[in-house]
Amino acid sequence: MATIADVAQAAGVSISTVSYALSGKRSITAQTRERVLAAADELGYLPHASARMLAAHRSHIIAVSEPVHPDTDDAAHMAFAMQTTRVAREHNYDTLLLVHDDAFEGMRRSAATQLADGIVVLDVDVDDARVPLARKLACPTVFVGVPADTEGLVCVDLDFEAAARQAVDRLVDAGHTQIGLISHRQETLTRGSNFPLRFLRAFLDQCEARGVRHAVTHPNGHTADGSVRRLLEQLPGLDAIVLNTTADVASSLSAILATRGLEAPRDVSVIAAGVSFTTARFAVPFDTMPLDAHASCSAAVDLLVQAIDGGEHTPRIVLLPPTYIDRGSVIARATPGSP
Amino acid sequence: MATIADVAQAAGVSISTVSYALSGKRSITAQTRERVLAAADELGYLPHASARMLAAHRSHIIAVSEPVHPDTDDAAHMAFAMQTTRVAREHNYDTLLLVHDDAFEGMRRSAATQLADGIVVLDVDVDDARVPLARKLACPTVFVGVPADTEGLVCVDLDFEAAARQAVDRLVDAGHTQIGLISHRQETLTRGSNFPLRFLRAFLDQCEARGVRHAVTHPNGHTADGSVRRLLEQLPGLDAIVLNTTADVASSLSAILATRGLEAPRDVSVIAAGVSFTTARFAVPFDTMPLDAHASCSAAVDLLVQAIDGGEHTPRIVLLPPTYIDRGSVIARATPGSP
DNA sequence: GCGCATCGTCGAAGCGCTTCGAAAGATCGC
DNA sequence: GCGATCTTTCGAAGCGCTTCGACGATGCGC
Repeated sequence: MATIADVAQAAGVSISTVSYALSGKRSITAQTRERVLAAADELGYLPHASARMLAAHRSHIIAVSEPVHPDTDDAAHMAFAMQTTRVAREHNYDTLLLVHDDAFEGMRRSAATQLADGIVVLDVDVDDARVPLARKLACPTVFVGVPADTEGLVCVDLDFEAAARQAVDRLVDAGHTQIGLISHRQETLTRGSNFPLRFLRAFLDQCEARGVRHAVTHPNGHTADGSVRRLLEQLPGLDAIVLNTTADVASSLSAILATRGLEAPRDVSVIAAGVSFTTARFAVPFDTMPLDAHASCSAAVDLLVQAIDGGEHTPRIVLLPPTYIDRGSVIARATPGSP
Repeated sequence: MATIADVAQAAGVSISTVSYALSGKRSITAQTRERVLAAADELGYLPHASARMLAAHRSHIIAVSEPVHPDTDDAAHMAFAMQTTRVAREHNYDTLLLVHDDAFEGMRRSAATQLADGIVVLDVDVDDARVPLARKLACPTVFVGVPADTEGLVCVDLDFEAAARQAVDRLVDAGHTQIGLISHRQETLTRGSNFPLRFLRAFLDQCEARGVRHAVTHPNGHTADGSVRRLLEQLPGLDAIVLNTTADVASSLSAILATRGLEAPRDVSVIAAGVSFTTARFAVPFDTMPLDAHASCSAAVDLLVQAIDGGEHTPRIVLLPPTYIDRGSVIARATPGSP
């Protein structure tokens, strides 16, 4: 509990000299700085957080707004909150966690009391109540996810459209002719989670553009059971599946296919795209274009810190290009008509 | 950005009167209080967080130390961090999230700078580095989990020993004679996560005490495959399984049993005890004594807030009694010798 | 040798709030 | 009616830090 005054006394200099020696905001002779640093070290001095905040008009705290919806995938969201925290620390910021109802109210509170210097908004809905809130807060805010109306916002996200297009292209180029998409559960789309919709639309568009037969299904429960059945009804010659769904549905796919005598990738090629789990430990590890929490949060925090420190905070949408991880679950098919 | 001075001026009173009117720490005439409240409301006044912290010597922030081990179950840990945050809000505290390496270093930092009023330590190892750290920090700290050396600590946890005893009793009372325990993976125990070990010991003791045949196994991968095989080698007449393991292993159990012509509960009764996932959506929903994040975190935050506000912080271990949720996965067996 | 810029350090003013002591006003007993 | 006692409100002193302006000391050119 040493104060700056203790350090000043121990080093035989004034309080302001200690402050400048530690912050480096004015030049100090090497000799004096040494004395100050030694004294600070000796006393185990660390500046009192709130005193520093009050004087410097900066808290070095970032609020993380993370509502938890009933159909939320806890593990995925943990990853985002954690990565945000981790990256924030690299910029010397701490993170305040705002969950459930407080994800909204806490934004207002931490901005109005100036507890937070900036806000990272996670788990963004198409029509998110935090969008208008952020607009009037006068506190730098970055959205991880893209809502419907992005007017005046800074948003970061995986380029889901590109991922969908890339998945379709990859399969068509490998000679597949009937592609099924297992999307998220209907509730998730109804609630308005933004990316499943963006992915779905781009998938449909690209299938049209490439002139390939396709079908889309939404799982009912926590396995791919019904989804596979419905896809096969619509596409009896199904030879490829794109997964943009939850971990439990995806992990059940191989077993479900097996019950119908199908095997991936022998009979059906599979790509998981825009998903936040790893397929590495699945019975059949699927090719993946991951929704990488670290990449998204890292970009978000970078933008936010820049806005706080630099004042550079012009509205923009940053879409991160997908990365394709090849695990061998897509194989070439003979095109009908070729030998 | 209204300050207390603005409110004072608007209400035509002094700054200190506003402070007392809002905090209620001295009596104020109803009439003046009304005027002050009206003015505060009108101006949308919220006290500046760091100014309040500095003057009141209290941050109203609780640090949550959550290291993330490689074998950590993300969803489970998310639940603990979230529940801590949620309960803390009910006490009007915000939470600072400290993850990875910063779970340790951040404790020191947030205590030394007085950023946090108290600390909740999650994911506690038997031999946790944060134990000696907490001892010398002079900042109220509550552990959710019980390390080996609890000298001077306040700890909260599910009573795993009681859960293990209760599981064994329930099975023995229902006439089971050969009980297998599927524990956590060996790495988890080696790393020193504390509760699997406590559960395991109590299980063994209670089986001895009740004179029932038993065996223990640790899964290798993410299914119950090898575990079931090993249990059946040791106990060919296996008629009950206790699960104190991870979600993926537990959820695979029914399918694995099926490959051996076994069905729960017809052939094998099953109890999941001290687990943080729900078995409600399993193919066969198992009886459960849950490790309830809300219960643990709620108790922990209560103790912490009491320590911060009241000064009451005597070392103690609080073990929460397990709750038995009956889902019909334990059925009575005819005792050998009875008709 | 004198004025002028430069460098390193210091003092003091705040940041916005809480809280203590005291002043002013109201109430009461005798 | 006057001192004693409460009650309600105010003023001012911090909390520990950052930062601005200023001051003495040094170095430079002429």
